[in-house]
Amino acid sequence: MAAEPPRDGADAIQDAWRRELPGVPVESIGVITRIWWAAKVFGDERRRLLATLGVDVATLDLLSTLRRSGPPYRMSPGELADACMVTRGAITQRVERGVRAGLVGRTAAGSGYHAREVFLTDAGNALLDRVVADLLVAEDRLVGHLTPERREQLADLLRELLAGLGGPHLTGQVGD
Amino acid sequence: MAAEPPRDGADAIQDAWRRELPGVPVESIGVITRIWWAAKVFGDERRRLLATLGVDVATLDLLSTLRRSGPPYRMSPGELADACMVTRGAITQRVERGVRAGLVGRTAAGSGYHAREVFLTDAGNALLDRVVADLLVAEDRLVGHLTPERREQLADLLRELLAGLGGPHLTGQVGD
DNA sequence: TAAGCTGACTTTAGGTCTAAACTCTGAGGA
DNA sequence: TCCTCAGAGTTTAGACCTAAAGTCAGCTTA
Repeated sequence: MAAEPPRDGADAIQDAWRRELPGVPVESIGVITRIWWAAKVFGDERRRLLATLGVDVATLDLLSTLRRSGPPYRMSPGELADACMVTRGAITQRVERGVRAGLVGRTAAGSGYHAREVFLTDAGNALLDRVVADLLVAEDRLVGHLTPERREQLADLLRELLAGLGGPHLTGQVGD
Repeated sequence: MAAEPPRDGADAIQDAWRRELPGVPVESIGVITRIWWAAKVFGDERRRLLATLGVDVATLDLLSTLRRSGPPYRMSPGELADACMVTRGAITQRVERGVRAGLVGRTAAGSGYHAREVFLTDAGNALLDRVVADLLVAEDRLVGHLTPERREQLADLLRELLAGLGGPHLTGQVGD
């Protein structure tokens, strides 16, 4: 048997709740708290990097989703809300900011709220070309300390976890 | 060899970027995007459950951190910021909300900004006793579809990931 | 012993999100 | 034809955060 891995903050939190509230099941902390922390680290890093490149995370998510959707690179607000996993109201606000920044356009087609579509402008596409490669390279470095086997094990376990959690990830069609 | 796991949304995103930006390294998506999504699902669930119990996530994080710290159950704003991994400004606001709700108190000791301490009131402790057990039971169910072995594998890989990312998790002393 | 630095905390401005209320169009029934 | 409703999008109120600027007491140093 290999040596036990060194204890970390999540182990300490488990112990603390065992002490303060004996009898409650604390095992989920080992997974959920660590996922929470990892997401925070990745999110903070991404926010900092993007700030130096002049974009914010929410806007890049919007532009990326449009770009990943492939031709004709147009989506309705509702489709965007599903793909980005935020509320429609959040999409309205993201699009509004994107329009102000000249990164996306909005067809006011159909005299109402129906059949509206959002699309990338040339500036939006240029920003993606400029930023996404840098971002993916930086994030590749962030997980670079894991061996490829470990990374794949982790990815597989996370896929299994998400499959069991339900939600839009199941479709295999997010952003597509 | 076992069959390949069914493809999910993260696989689709990898494919899409391979198509749109050939040559960029997309492997990190398999880990980072899935962690991001899992954190969002856990966070949304927690927010919904806590809303039905009359608390918000940030306030519960504050109270929990104080409770987990053990006797004498008092921490300075700076210690809270480190343990909760948010800025000091955020702690000021959390404590202010907590004081308004009667859940924590603040010693104005030392005529200045120094040597201030935050502590749980009886109402704060009662709220923790009422809420935390329910929350942990619910989150235990959320990850219940993974076998105990899978959960442990996942927890170990996440601990390794976090250890390599650096940050406060390394100390093993978060909230303690 | 008084000026100035330092570290800790608070305040403020701005950005982002959710949930719920609101607006608007088109379709279907009477 | 008119009413009503369902669906899609927008608006608004409120929560929460960060980053940067502001405040304050105690130490340092001459």
